[in-house]
Amino acid sequence: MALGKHWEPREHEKDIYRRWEESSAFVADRDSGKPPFTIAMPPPNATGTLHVGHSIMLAIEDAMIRWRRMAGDEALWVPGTDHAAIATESVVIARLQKEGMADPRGTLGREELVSRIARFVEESRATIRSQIRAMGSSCDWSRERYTMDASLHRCVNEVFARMFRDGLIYRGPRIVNWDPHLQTTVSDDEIYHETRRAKFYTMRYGPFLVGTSRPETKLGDTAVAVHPGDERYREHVGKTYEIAWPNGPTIKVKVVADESVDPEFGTGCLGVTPAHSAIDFEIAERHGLPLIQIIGEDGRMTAAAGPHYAGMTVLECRKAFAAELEAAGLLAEVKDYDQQLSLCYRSKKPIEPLPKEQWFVDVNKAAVEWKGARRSLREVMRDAVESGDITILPGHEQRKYFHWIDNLRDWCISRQIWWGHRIPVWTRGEGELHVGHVPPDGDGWTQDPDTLDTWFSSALWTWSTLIDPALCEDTSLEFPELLARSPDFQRFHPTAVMETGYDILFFWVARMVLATTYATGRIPFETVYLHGLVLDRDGDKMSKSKPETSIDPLDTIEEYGADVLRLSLLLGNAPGKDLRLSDERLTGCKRLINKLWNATKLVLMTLGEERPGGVPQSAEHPVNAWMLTRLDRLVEQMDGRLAGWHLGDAAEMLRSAFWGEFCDTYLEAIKVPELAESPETRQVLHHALRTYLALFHPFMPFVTEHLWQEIGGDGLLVRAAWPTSGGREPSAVAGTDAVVRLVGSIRRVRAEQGLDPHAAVAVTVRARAHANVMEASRAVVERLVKTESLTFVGPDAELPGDAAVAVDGEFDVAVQMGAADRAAMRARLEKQIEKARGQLAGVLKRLDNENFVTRAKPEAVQRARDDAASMRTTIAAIEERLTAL
RNA sequence: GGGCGAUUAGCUCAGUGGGUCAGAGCACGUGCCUUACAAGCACGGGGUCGCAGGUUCGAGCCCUGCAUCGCCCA
Repeated sequence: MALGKHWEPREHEKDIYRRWEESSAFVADRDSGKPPFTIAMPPPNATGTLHVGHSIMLAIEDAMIRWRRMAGDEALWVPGTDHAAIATESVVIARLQKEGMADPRGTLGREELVSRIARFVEESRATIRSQIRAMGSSCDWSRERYTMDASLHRCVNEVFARMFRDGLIYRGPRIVNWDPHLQTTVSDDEIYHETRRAKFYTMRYGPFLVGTSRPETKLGDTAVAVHPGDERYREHVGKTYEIAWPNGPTIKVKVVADESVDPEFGTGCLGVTPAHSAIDFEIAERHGLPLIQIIGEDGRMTAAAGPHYAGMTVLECRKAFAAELEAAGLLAEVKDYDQQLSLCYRSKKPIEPLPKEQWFVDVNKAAVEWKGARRSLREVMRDAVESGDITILPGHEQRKYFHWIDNLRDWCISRQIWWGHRIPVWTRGEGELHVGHVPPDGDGWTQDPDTLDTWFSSALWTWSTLIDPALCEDTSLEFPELLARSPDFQRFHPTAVMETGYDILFFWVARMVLATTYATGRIPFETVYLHGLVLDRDGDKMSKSKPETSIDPLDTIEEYGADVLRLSLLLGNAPGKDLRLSDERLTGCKRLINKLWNATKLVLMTLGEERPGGVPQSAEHPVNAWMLTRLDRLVEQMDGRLAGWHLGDAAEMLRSAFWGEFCDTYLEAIKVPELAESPETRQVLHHALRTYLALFHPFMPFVTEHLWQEIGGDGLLVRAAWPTSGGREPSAVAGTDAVVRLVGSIRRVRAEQGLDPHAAVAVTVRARAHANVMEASRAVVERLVKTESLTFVGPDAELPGDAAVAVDGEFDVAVQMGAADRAAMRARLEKQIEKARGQLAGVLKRLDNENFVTRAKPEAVQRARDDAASMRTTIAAIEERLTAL
């Protein structure tokens, strides 16, 4: 079957993927003796479709998995999807509202809404599956999981119950980030800040002047705080004042001294509103102050704000109250300032801090057995990385991780939404409480209405996916037995690499460390590989508001094929590096695939029907020996780069070697008929191409698999063995390196002399080394450079007089022509000698330095001496030429 | 305010343990439709490595300060 003009991804990708799946190429064998290599795929949110951020994740992980699979590991890549509680629920609610249902929660009720969301999720999951396939991802579909699967639900409940038993989960009032719009709490990580122009009010407040941007909250103040060292207010500390707000309640405020107050800010006194500010809540806790809730969950003022204000929205109340203050002469000053407003990530609406009963994970209680001691979750999280059990790439993310841990607070895990794992706590009457993975026996129990933070279930992902679902159905089994008796968990956990974006290091990666060390006593993964953001060509985040620079992976696959998309995300990329993706970049990758395609075409034309196969152990012809040696070196270098997860470097190295060494040099050289026809060449050629296809496979699986079939590879490339180096010494082919340089020298002279490109020239080579190899490669040189004659002369021979000459450390070459352009030649030689002299001077300066010779490493000194010697040779040769001119 | 980065060719970026480290791709210039590929080939121009000090025999590389830009957290 002849290859067409171009690679047509659309015609082949789906078929190839089907063949892989049908051959079970991605299914990990639990019973093989191979070392395990596991990646838990970060589960995409079941909210719709994949974006380019998922593509980079899939491209990197698939490259890792394919490499390790070929290299002989039992590679397991577990795919799945996340129920993404808040994200999914808000998407579905927004859809329903768009269809005209004003209040979906109220209209449908919990059960119906949840079932509608579940249906939506099923559709999303189907879409996502097909998109993951379209990327060529070699994940094990037989082990696909979903964060709401029964077995994963069991794990969630087990971990909750065990943490509760260990006193690591508690319930308590806290100021939570309440989103009145979504009617739920959101975590600290799910809010962002925006600077907005707002008013800053300074009001008369008993004997004080107090500044605030939210005067309405002063209706619920219970204290005034000042800095302990602030002389101005010393006499007031400890006293209690009654303040009657115009048209509002009379509040009692105690004056407290607290270190957290900045005496320089405003008037130095802070009105403390414990119910509506996290900072004030902490002050109140320290001083035992009461708490008055004046803002409700609906974002309106409560009865506690007094009948005049009750029912107003916060903003209405602010306006009304400010007006009352002004009228009463209590408003001292109003000025503009930049307010830091907290907004919800999802709804983009302002957050209202409110006090609520919430479930928390205590990160400071020493209740975890870890390395023979009782530690807190925080300490274990720190140790897992500090001890080197887990490595985070890039390294600087590790420092961010420690900093985050140092500032870690208890983790609020309850959410007031319906979609998600419901909190496994049941109550009955007064004081009866049941916490467990199954509901309690008997009637009259009520389950906690809240659901768990999505990250709580995601935190278990590396192992909850490996727990045997059948075992989980047996509710009598204890949790440790589930772990001990789940074969996949025993075989494939801890996972090798957690590959995800650096933007979720804290949200997710850190919480996996927390939950997994607690639940299994083991780390979840050995290496964390954090990729960067995919940006548009201008270096901005891709967004729907900039469609002209945004890249949709599905469109890209349609237009260029999955291999091009993958390459563009991998080539030259490194952990933590943001990557600019553009059409230019995609085009560059397309060219590489085209090059591979055409090189294969040429190999097939050369081989005809023949498929020599086998791995050549040695080669007689210098060019073939050179090719084999270059392949060895490439494989060694790539293995080194891949071992450190420098995928981008490895791909770059491969591209450069394939294009430069194989295509531009070897394939051109063996166009010499006697070489092309030799059995040795044909075997080396076939072997080399198969090696490149195998090396390229993890980065561009589709086209390589297709070509592998065309050139008679054994079986499917996806399951082929990773190439190994024959360990040939580079020095053995130094002669061929000189031949390659000889070709370059002649070409440079031709270009510089402005010779007719079609003219054949007479070339004389005076070799100082490798004369035999050069002569043996005569036909190759003649093929690569149009020559009329090619003459080799001894090292002491004279070069023809009227010729343009180029000088190399190991040879001189004279290109004869009618009338040489001596000026051009002199210019080139002078430039060359100037550079060589400069370098020699540098080396000599070092060698003349007593300190260098005595203190530097002996290898460095020896290398400098060798360099000096070879530079001298070159310089002498150039000088000779310049004199002859 | 705290933390983490970045600054190398016109652009996007590599530069591993200080000693041929000043590189690649794209772009640019010149010349080639050489029977795999013009989505190509050959050759070439181009950088005081942000600034200032310091350590060292020797510094894009290590240290300090400064400048500019970015991200995260409060």
